[in-house]
Amino acid sequence: MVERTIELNDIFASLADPTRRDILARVARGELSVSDIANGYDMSLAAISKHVNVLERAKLIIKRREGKKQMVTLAPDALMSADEYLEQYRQMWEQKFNKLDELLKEE
Amino acid sequence: MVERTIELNDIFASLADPTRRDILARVARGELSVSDIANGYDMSLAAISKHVNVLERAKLIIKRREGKKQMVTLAPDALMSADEYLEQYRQMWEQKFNKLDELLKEE
DNA sequence: CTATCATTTAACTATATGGTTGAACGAACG
DNA sequence: CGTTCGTTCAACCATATAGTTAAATGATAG
Repeated sequence: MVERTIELNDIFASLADPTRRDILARVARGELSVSDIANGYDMSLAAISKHVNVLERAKLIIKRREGKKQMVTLAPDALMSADEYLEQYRQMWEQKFNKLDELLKEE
Repeated sequence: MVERTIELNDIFASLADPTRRDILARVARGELSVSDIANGYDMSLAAISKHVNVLERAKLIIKRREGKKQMVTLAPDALMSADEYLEQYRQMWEQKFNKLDELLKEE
């Protein structure tokens, strides 16, 4: 399994911030402009613009210009990379659950 | 779906560092002491100790004392939280794959 | 009870992050 | 072409992070 270090660094660093996770969740429901996103946070537009840039650098979103607006779309591939990273550990917690199951059956 | 903000912050922030991801991978193969871990990094023991503390705060590992040594074990539950977070997006990239599949079939 | 091994803490440095405000830029409208 | 709308950039501030070295602490072995 090849670890794509830089990508994972940026992806996980992006996800470590609750504002960015929230932006991601909102964008997942449908394309939004940067100011659409900024509505609903008690934070300057510039701050939101920065967050969006962080998400873009991590390739978690894509921006495209539509007239004056910058439209932001979810780009799920990067999340898939994060998921692939976790994949290698998945069996470990599943194993733990199986042990728990067996204990419960024994009662 | 309830987002456990603080936990995810700590978990993802932990995973954003390649040294910590590596420590996690090594610990996953079996319990190691802090100095066992430190062997193999060109970094002071104190630095490794800090990384281990970050992982501990995120509940990604558990430390227990065994004599002089602090033994470090993987605690998969926190990784499971990260996985649950990604769960909500999983269908999005699966959808994307399905579309790709259909395109390939058409040829 | 002191020497030694394993680890942590303290103090410090450098850089990164997350926020602010104000100015600048790019695109469209009249 | 000047104004306005949407966004970014620049400069700045406060705090956090990742590392260092040196000193302190914990736990065992003699």
